[in-house]
Parts: sequence; structure tokens; C-alpha cells
Amino acid sequence: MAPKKKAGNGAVKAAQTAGKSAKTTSTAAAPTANPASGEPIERYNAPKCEQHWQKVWEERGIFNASNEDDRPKCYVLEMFPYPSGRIHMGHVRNYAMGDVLARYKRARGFNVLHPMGWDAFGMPAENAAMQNKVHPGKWTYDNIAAMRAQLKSMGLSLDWSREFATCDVEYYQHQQKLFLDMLQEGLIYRKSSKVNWDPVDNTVLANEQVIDGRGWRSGALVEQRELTQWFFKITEFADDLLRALGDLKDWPEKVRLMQANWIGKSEGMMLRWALDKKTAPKGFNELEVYTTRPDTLYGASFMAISPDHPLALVAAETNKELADFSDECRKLGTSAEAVETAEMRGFDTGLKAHHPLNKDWLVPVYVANFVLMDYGTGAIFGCPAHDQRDLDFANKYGLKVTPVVMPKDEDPKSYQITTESYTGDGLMINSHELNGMRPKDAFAKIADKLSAQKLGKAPVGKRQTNFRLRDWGLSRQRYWGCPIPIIHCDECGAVPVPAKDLPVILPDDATFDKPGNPLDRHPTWNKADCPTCGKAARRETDTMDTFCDSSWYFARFTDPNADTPTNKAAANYWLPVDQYIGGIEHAILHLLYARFFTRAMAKTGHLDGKLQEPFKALFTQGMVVHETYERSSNERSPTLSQSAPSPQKPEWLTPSEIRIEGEGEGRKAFALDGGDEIKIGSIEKMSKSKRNVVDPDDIIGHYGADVARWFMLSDSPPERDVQWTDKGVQGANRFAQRLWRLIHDAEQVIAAHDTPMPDKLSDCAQELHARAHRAIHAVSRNIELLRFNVAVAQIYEFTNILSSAIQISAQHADNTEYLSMDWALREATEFLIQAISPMMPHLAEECWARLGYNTLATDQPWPAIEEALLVDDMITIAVQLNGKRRAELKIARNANKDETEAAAMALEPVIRALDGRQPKKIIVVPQRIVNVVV
RNA sequence: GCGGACGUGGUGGAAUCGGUAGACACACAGGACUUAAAAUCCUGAGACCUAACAGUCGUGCGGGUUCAAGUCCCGCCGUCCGCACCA
Repeated sequence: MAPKKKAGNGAVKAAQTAGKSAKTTSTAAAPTANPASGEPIERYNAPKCEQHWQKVWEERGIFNASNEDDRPKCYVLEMFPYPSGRIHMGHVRNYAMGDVLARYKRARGFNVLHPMGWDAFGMPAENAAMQNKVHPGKWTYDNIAAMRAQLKSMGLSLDWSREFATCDVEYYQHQQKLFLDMLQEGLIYRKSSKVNWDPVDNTVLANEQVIDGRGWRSGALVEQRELTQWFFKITEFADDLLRALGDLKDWPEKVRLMQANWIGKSEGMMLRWALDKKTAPKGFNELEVYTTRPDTLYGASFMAISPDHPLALVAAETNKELADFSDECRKLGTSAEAVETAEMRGFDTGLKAHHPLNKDWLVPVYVANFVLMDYGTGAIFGCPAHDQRDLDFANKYGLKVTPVVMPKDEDPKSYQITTESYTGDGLMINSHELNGMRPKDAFAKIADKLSAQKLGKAPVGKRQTNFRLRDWGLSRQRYWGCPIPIIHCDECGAVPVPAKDLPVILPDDATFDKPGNPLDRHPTWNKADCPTCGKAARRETDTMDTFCDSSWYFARFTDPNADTPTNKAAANYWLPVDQYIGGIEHAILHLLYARFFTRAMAKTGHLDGKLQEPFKALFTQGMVVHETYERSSNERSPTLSQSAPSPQKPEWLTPSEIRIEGEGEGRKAFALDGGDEIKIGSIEKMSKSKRNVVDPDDIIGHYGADVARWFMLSDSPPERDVQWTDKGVQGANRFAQRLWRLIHDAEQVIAAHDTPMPDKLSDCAQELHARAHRAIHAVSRNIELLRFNVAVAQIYEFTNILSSAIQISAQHADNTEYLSMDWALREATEFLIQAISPMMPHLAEECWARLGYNTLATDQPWPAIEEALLVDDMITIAVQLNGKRRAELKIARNANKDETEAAAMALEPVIRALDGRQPKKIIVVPQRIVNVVV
């Protein structure tokens, strides 16, 4: 077997000459030949071939999964898209990855479920309705039709028979049933809570939709409003959601960590402090705080409560200054920037509290801007020495700082805290009975003591676990979402719509010309009779958060036509999803909500209780990034700057409006319209705002889906960002064309397809045979590990090997050495086609047909690997002198230590380097390395 | 501030266990074919030194463990991401 790249020009010529006389044996729609050009082979016409094979796959329905099948199951799922109207390169990358796995698993004999649907409810449809006077439903379904066609042009192995959109009544009616059952089970409740309210759009905004205190769309100052809303009791599962993260071994560590932080479990105590009767307002006898450091109780020097704490509200009624202070705190907002720059501020209420461990010790109560109302009790005790915030606060207001924990090697007499709090382990000091203890033990002692101590009739303290996770508010004041099936009756309150009256269907004749909720102002829809008493009542006009829709769609896919939310048999068969693939941006919300739904659905009997988690394995792929092109301000056309909302806003150009000249340092961009030089900006995620987008349609139309897919899979590790470049996609195209030519060349030298394996292979045939098996082995492994870029590299390597073998073989056709080569070449060629099949499925079909088959490459079982071929009899190991490589040693794999050492010592470079000296030590690791120490 | 990830040629990146660093690709250079270009094919290449052989250095920086470190340990530096007053 010749090493790669060693075939001389003679071989090339031989291969090309052979090519000229080739006859096409392809039974498939062969690309248009161009006999006039004299080219030996017509170029592979991807767009034309791809449509053909997509039709064949669809007609045969080969990707439609059966719910009854003896083969092992494999559920491959990519996060379903929002139907914005166009797919983008991020989708191409995401779905290409999932498709490789789905097709590979299918070839490995799995019953594969690979469905697709649409996350179809949401605000953009309503905004479109407002702006373009088109109904959200029509807008959405038109977008779905357009995107479906685009996805189909990618040639994905999807089971389209299971497709649905979450805005289909057939889907959301079941979601309403889930709502009712969860309500019944106590997993949904109603309460009043604070929301971000946009007074111009008359709607609630999510936190991420509030930018610098203003609505992202209207620009209006957002108000905090008290609204009665429905909540999922996700906190009921907080502990389990946290615990089970440990079982999700096939999830990225990063995502598990993010979720764990989000859930934010902390172990501490509730502590009740008696208020000094002389200072406390009427009705307030105590102040309850939550703390994780009861051990530092002797270091307490103040208490602080939120401006919204009931005690603060009452105190403010009789204290104008305090009321003003509280108002100011509320205005400051809670955005990240506001919090970071905000000064720590407090207001001494004049109230005092009795220290739980010493009644005579009075502690001042402040209202402070950094205390959150909705965590713990909205009140804290401050121990400045061991909490940085408390220390900053104490220093500002001249409060006492008493260290109560000290690092082991410090002197308690001189140990002081000034500007840096100490949060580490150590020994207790200044703490009476706790002195000398470790903080951990002091915690336990105080917890026991205060749990036994009474204040009034109840214990002073009690151990408590707190979570940062809050219940999930699901009400949205919008039209385009799943209606909440509730009727409000003046007599009976909030009454669930009886299951027999479902679905509650969105009215088609809503109006979108005004801001606010169209359901609210609908003339008839919101009128309904109370299911309990029959009196006239009002229908709930809030709809569900769209995150509800995506929290159980994976379960619905297992039987999308079931007349209950799930068909438990089907769900039991398919779930959990074996591999889920999507963007890291959903690390918390979507994935946490889906995990919650899985538990809630088990509790309401819609899923089997044995199903712990919805997604067995999760993979988060990186983004597709691209250069940006910015027209500098002095070149901006005057019309554009007038229409731009801000004169400072840069004008971005799309890659298709740009012409690039030069390479490397001298690389420059020019606008196609005027020829102006354009600044090449930073590489960023493809986005509409920066206009650095490449349209998948253009790429697929020009190069074909296979090339787009291949490029998205090669080079960059899938979890990292990939940069879209013209050179890159051209390289992928070159490879596709090269493969096509290679198959053409191979046709001339390979055995007929029913040729049995010869009894004995010549050396070079045996070598190729082994290389083919090793390549498939390596590709398999890397696909299973989702390391597509490495799998691609191995395919390149194998292609180089096969290409050389074909050329050499063509050159030596008469040499008896090469007699069994035709069989090995055929095997290798078929293996190569099968290896690319999951990634470039259309090209694989075209090549397969060209080899004389009328079966589908897609239907071929994955090549069976002969384990014996994976190891070589002869291996090359390195020989080092003092740890530096000095020579290579080719030796039998099974050579023992002595043989290896002897062979190594006989090597010329070793003898030369030793120069007659005796080696101090010789390390021999058979099959790995020899290291001679001089 | 807290938590995490990552630093390898001109570039994207390879390198199950500590065992030949730079696979594979892109870009580049030279050559073949061509009237020419495109396409294709061949060859070269981490840096330094050398005519060549040989040699020296080399995985962000500084230490350490080891016969042997991109990989393990300690300390820095840089980049990116997440959370953000969570008591």
C-alpha cells in the first residue's frame, strides 16, 4: 500500500485517461453531461440531484418511525424552531448535527424517532399583526410553510408525519387539559405578584424585555405593578430538580452548574427577633429573618429590611423621610447595571430589636436598598465582619464590627476586620459559649439552642432550606398564546373550564389595531357562563407563557394524534429523548421548565412516574458567526442617516453587498453599490441587526444542501462557534466534487458488486482492507461522541488513502500484485460512501447508484467492522534519549520488553548519541515508547 | 464581587491512558496541465540555524512532580461565558 500523496504524475495521468473512457452506470438521475467540453467527468449537480433523492425518500416514507418495532429505539431531537419565516445558518448547523446522528443510528439498526414541529405561539406574530394588518395565525402558518420548504431542502431524515405547531388547536387543547389537571393536583395556583408593566403597550414584560428600565419596544418607563397571575409550583420540585442534575451524566457540566446555581439551594435558619416594645409600631412584635450563618449571631450589629417589608411600609406611614427614601429605592430598578453602580444606602428607622441570645442587647433596624423583599423574609441581620455587603453598610453608617470567626493562626486579641470581611473557616471568638468551636459546629449548636428557645408560643429559630428558584408565573396578557381555561365568576371565583368544554379556542376575529390584549376587548369571546352556578361570568383573557408550549412537545411527538395529551404506551416506548441538541441560550429556562413539566405530568398521570428526566443526553452547539461590515459615518448616504433612529448608529452591510479584495493584512472590503471601502468589523453571531447573515437558501441553491451541511460539520468542534467564510464553503464544495470524481475513477478499477471476497488478499489489498475498517471504526466513534469535526477529518484522511490507491491501481492494472485489489477497492469505496452518507446523504445516494445499485445508500446497514483489522502487526514507536525523540522504531506489535529494548539499542541514532557510554536507565513500555537515559 | 470554561503554526483545529505535538482542512509558496484563466493534480512548510546531514527552541507566563507533561499539581496573566446585592 502506497502512502498518501506519493502517487506520481504517471498515476494521475493513468487515472485521467481511464476516466475519459468511462461509461456512466448510475441508475439515478445523473447530472447533465457536457459532451462538448471534453471534460472527463461532468461536475456534480447538487441542487438537481438533491431534489430527486428527497422525493425518493419521501415517497418511500423511510424516515417515518413506527411506535411498534422490535429494534432498539433511539429518539433524536433538535430544539424545534420558532417560525420566523426563514431558516438561518444556526438552524442549518443544529439540524445537520441531529441529522447525522439520526441517520447514523438508523444505519446502526435503531428504530429512530426524529420529528419536527413549530414553536409557533409568541409575540412576533402579534407585532406583525399590528404592523402589517395580517392575522397572527395566517402570518404564522405562512411562515411555517416557507420554513418547512427550506428545511425539506436540507434533506433531513425527519418524520414529517408527526409534524405539528404549538398553535394548532389539536396541540394546545391538550395543554389546556394539562393545565386543568395540574391545577387539580395543586401544581398551579393563583396569587398576586409584582410584574413589569409597560403602560404604553398595556402588557406585562419579561425581565429580559426591560432594557434600562424601559420597554424594549415602546421605550416607555416600565412600572412595577401588582397583578394576580397564575403560577406553576415549580418550587415544589426544587430539591428534586437539583438532586437529579447529578444523574444527568450526558449533559454538559456547564448547563448542570447553571441550573444548580439558578435553583440556588441554601441551608440556614429562620430567626425571630423580638421588637423593642417602646419603638415598634402597633401590631408588630417581632421581626423574622433568614440567615445561613446563625453561627455569626454574636457578631450582629444591625438589622435591615426591604423598603417593601410590611414593617417598613407601616413605619413609612408616620415617617415622611422614610417614605421618600423607600420610594427612591424602588425607582432605582433591579437591572444588572443599576445594581452594580447603586450605592448601598440605608435609613435608620429608630426601631430596635432584642438579640435572640441576649435580651438586653438592642440592635438597630434599618431599611436598606440592598435587601430583597422576595427572598427569605425580606429582612436580614447584618454581621459586618463576615459579609462584605454588611461590612460596607456598617462602615458607611458607623456601626460596630465585631469579628466572631478568625483564621486558625491569628491572635484573638489583635484580630480585626476593617475593609475586607472574612468568610472562611476558622475558630469562633467573641462568642461566649461558642468560643473555640469551628463555625460548622457553632451553627449546629446555635440551631439546636434557638430551636428549643421560645418567643411567645413558637420556637425562636428553626432550620430551613431556602431556594433562589421562584415559582413560574405563566400568565401573559396577550392574544397569540394558549388560552388559560378558566372562567371568573363573581360568586364562585376562578372556576376551571370543565374538561368536556375544552378546547377554549382563540377567536379568529380579534382586532390588532390597538395596543393591549385583543382578547380583553373582544366583544363576545370573553363572555361565558359560570360552569358552577350558571350565571354570566368572564372568561380568563390571559394566555399561557409560550415556554409552556415547548415544555412537553417532545412527549407529544411520541404520538401526535393521541386524543389525550400523551399516549402513555408510546411515551413509555420513546422517552426519554436519547439525544437532545440545541443552543446554550436555553440552558436554564426551557430545559428547567421541561424538567418540571416531566415531573408535573408524571404526577398528573400523563407520563410514567418511572420517567425521571425528559432528555437523557443534551448537547449544546455553538453559534454561527461571521465578520461584520460597517460603512464609516462620513461615507453614509444622507438619506439613510435621516431615516436612522439615531445618527450615531452605524450602517451595516450584508456579506452579499460586499466585495473582498486582497488577503491577510491587506484584505479590504468594498461596497458593491458605490465602491466605497467598508470597514471589516468584528466577528459576531449572525444577526439581523448587524446584517452579517448568509441566507441558507442562497447556499443550498448554489452549492446544495450537502455542501452546507458538510461545512457546518467540519473544522470547528460542534460545541464551539463556527465562523462562516466563503473559503470554507468553497472548500466543502471542492470536497464534494472531488468525491464525485473519485467515484468515477473508482468505477474503472473496482470489482463488480457481487464479487466475493478473495481467499487471499495481496499485501496492498490487505492494507487497504484494513485501512477501510479502521476509518469506519474511527468515524463511528466520533459520530457517537458528536465530534463531527474529527469524523470529517477522518473521512478526508480515508479519501486521500483511497484516492491514491485508485490511482496506483489504475497504473498497475496488469501487475499480479494488484489482482485482489479490485475487491478491496470496491469495499473501500463503498465504505467511504457509507461514511459520508449521514453527512452528505444526497451525494451518497448518487454515488451509491453510480456503483450499480438500485437500493438506497440510506437503507444500507452501517459497515460491520472486523475487529482483527483494527490492530497492525507492525507498529512504529518513538525512541527517546533523555526524553527527547531521537529515532523511530518499527517493530512487531507483540514484541516483548527485551526485544523492544534490543531493537532500540541497535538503532543507528541511538548508538551515535550514546557514543560508547553506558545508559543509566532504559525505560521500555512495549507498544508505546523506549526512553534511554544517559 | 461570585462561579465556570478556554489559551496549541499564518488560520480553524487534531492529539482515549502522561508516551513521536501540529492529524485533517483553510490560507500561502513553487511546479504540472492551459494561448490564458478557472478547475484539477504534484511538491513544500512550526520557529531558529544549516548547502545538506545534524542540531537548538517550541502547546499563554513562572515554578513543580516524572525516565517522559499540551495532558497532572501550585502560582500568575489573558480571553470568553453565566449569575449578580439570594443574606
